[in-house]
Amino acid sequence: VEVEAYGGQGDAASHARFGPTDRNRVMFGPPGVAYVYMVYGMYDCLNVVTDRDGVAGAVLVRAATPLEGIGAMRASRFAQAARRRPSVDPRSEERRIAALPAHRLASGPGLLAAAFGIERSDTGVDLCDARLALHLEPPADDDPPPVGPVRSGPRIGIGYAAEPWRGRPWRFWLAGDRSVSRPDGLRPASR
DNA sequence: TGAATGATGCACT
DNA sequence: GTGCATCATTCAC
Repeated sequence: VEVEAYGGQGDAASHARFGPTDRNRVMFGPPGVAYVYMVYGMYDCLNVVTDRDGVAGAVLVRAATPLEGIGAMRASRFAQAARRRPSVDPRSEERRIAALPAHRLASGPGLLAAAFGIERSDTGVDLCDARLALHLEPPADDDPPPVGPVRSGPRIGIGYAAEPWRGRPWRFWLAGDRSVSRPDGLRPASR
């Protein structure tokens, strides 16, 4: 329900801006492949490589609305929290995650990766191969329809990039969906 | 309700 | 050594 587009060497906000490196190499490969990176030392973020082979480009998947597997998402969120925050009492973490409403389980890029159990080792996975555990699917017939129109605005957390890249409206979200990380486009969601 | 801050690993210069 | 495509907690009001 929320994504951001990142370009190649010309996009001053993109990991590909310095050219191919060990970290971003798959961004320059064929489309339909996962690119997962660690941000701020704590969270993994899922991207889908989108441009043709040889041209860097990817879409950051920032948020999702859980429709099924909600219990598995809570378990995965807890496992990730216990692993990454060993100083916090696991029992209190378990209570905190159990109390979260379903629409907050994947309401941000780090949270989404945690809810789906996605890690950096998933980089390079072919997301179009339905035989693999991690893959993309078309909507199911009984999925609820989108709740509102798609809106767009500047990408989040890229203040280091110069204009025009900083202000380019390459963030897209589903208006009215409660899982969007920043419904107003600026401040984090409060519910 | 909102601003400030700490946690934390690693890519990059 | 610097700074991050984040999140949860703390503190002020």
